[in-house]
Amino acid sequence: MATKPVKATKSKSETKVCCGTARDIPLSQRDAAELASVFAALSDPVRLRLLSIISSAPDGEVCACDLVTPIGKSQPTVSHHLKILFEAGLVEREKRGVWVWYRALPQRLDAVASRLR
Amino acid sequence: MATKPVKATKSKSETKVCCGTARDIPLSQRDAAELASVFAALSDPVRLRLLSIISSAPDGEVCACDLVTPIGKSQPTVSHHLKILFEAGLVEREKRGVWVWYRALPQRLDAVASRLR
DNA sequence: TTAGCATATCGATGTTTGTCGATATCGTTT
DNA sequence: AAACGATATCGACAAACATCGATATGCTAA
Repeated sequence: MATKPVKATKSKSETKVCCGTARDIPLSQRDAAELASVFAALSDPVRLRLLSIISSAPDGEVCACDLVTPIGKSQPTVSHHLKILFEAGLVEREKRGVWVWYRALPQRLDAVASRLR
Repeated sequence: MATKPVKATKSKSETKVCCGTARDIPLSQRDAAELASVFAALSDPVRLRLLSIISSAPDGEVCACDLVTPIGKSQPTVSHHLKILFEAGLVEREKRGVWVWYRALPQRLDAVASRLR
């Protein structure tokens, strides 16, 4: 254990503190686990590309059938990654006929981003 | 392949577009891989708690020796996670004597958060 | 009802990752 | 110099994960 030398330091109370965030107070184990699971969903290049393709779609939605080719992985693999994005609350899906349409849920990204502040 | 039915939709051009982000244009494979590696560093509960402890330290820095007990993992494990945070650019470290002091690099988190917009 | 296609699930496989004990490295202190 | 303490690295192991072929499910069209 280190005995920290006393040091002239700007008090944190000079800064306006509004709400508790990960930068002000340590995360509980529960919160950390929850946040980590969202980051895990974002920690794969294939999923990030899927998410960005869906997010940037002119109509706000993309058919799963149009995702396999640009991603360049097998259909089961793409399906697997879409499921992970879905379960992380990052996209929603709607089945219409044989096709499944995916839409991004930007609020979820906003919520995650705000937890980093 | 789905033939998308024509649909009345708000044109994206109505919305003010400033800079390219993951929500406007699909990520390149390179960008996706780079982003994913940062999220991978954030995708573990132990690392999130380490980062939040360091970020919320009153003096802005924490001795590695004071991280092992609150995390509740072995010293090699904590050291391993700190290394990953360091290599992801999320913390910096300074050796002073026998001790190593860690500081958070919030700009990095800001940069990551902005890529999600 | 049968054929065909889109999607999801299953099972297998190779790779990555978290964890820890043992040990090496490097300051400090006596 | 020798002993001690803080930290990093190593080696091993189990669990989690990405990937794909095969297959199941479910809708549509002929």
